[in-house]
Amino acid sequence: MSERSRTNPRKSASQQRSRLTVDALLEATARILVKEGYDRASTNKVAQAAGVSIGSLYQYFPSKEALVAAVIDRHIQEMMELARDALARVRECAVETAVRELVKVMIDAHRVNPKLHRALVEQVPRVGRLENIESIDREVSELVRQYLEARRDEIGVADPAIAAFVCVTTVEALTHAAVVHRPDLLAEERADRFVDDVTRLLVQYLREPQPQRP
Amino acid sequence: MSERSRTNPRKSASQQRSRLTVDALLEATARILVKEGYDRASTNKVAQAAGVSIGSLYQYFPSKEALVAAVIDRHIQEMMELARDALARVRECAVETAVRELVKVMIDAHRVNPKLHRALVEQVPRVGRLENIESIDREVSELVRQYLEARRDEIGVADPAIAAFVCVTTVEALTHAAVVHRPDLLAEERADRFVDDVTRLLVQYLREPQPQRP
DNA sequence: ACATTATGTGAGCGGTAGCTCATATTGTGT
DNA sequence: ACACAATATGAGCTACCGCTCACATAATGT
Repeated sequence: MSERSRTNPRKSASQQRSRLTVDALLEATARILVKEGYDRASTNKVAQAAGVSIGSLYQYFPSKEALVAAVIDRHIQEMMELARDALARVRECAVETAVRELVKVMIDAHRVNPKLHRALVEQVPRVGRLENIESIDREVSELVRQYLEARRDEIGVADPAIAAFVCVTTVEALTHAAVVHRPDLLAEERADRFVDDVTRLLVQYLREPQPQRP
Repeated sequence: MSERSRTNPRKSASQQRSRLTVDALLEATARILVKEGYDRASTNKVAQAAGVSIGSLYQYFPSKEALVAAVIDRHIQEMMELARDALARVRECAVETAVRELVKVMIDAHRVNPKLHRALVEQVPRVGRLENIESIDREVSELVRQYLEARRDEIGVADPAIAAFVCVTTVEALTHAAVVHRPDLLAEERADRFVDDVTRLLVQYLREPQPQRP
């Protein structure tokens, strides 16, 4: 076993209990960010809330920033998974179907952990390693651009890059604002209308540009 | 003069030099927020940069939060002035003219002090008195809703409140993102196309809903 | 069973943050 | 000229922050 163990990476970089420690720390960080905000989320408090010593915290995270960055990464992963899946699913669909599906998915993505999402967006300063919250947009923009380019005949916008930017920024802003600030718009009965509106907004934009009237 | 001075508010709540002190503090705070971020903007540093003693700072602002809130208020006032003026100006205009004008104005508003705007949005935690950055949207939404309601015959959306929310959120997000993250889209020659795109996006949305094709 | 490594502990260090207060300086009305 | 209010000063207090380190305990390989 000696030779194989040297060539192969170790089965797990850590024993099980260390994974538990890390998990507890991430959960506690998220909880405290939501409940108390970034400023008041001291490392000592996080460690205590996680039921872990402050020393252990610094064994896995070299700084407070790294700790919060890990929480952000994890949260982004969860949201991106939904988005990536959806984008793959609609690659062959017509524009309207695709847009509607993506709008729905983005709403769901913002509902994965809306309180944490809000805390991350509103509390955590976008500096250094912490500016990744916006990296979603960049990756999604690229995927959407590819989709639009493949369907160039079906859409009427001159520059797919601008169109992708417009679509992604708009959907992100509307779904975020709706989930965070206007949950009433997403209540059972009204939700469909909201999705319809956003879908129409984008589909009409993507179709032929309406000729200027004299 | 004794009687009049008791009934009327004092001509100025402060002597001139105190106004200068307050101004210096606000300017310094803005400068440091931009250059160093919220975390590193300590009250001592702000006072020093303003050329004012720390004691004076606390004579006018009871806390760091209040100081930053004052900077936010002042910045919002500057942006809102543009927006309010524009809304008043286009109240009687047709939808397309109005939307185009408002898009332009929102770009200008974000250009009033883009670095400060970015710092306020990205660095300052939205807690307590500090959550006012978003109050712009609320006031503007209401004004837009009124406009849309007055032109109900010209537009095809069922719920003016939803439409106002969609329009305001979209314009704010697109202009903000463009100014802050994609200044290339606003370069001399391309800017018009961007304005056209955003205008078209909204105007088509506001017009008659396109009947579903079978 | 034992040596070795992985993991966990928490008292406490250096530093800085926000903020106070006793005192000094400047402006104002008479 | 003088009294009194308005304004300005900055040394220094408390509190907590992020973080380290010398040591203890648990798991692993042989």
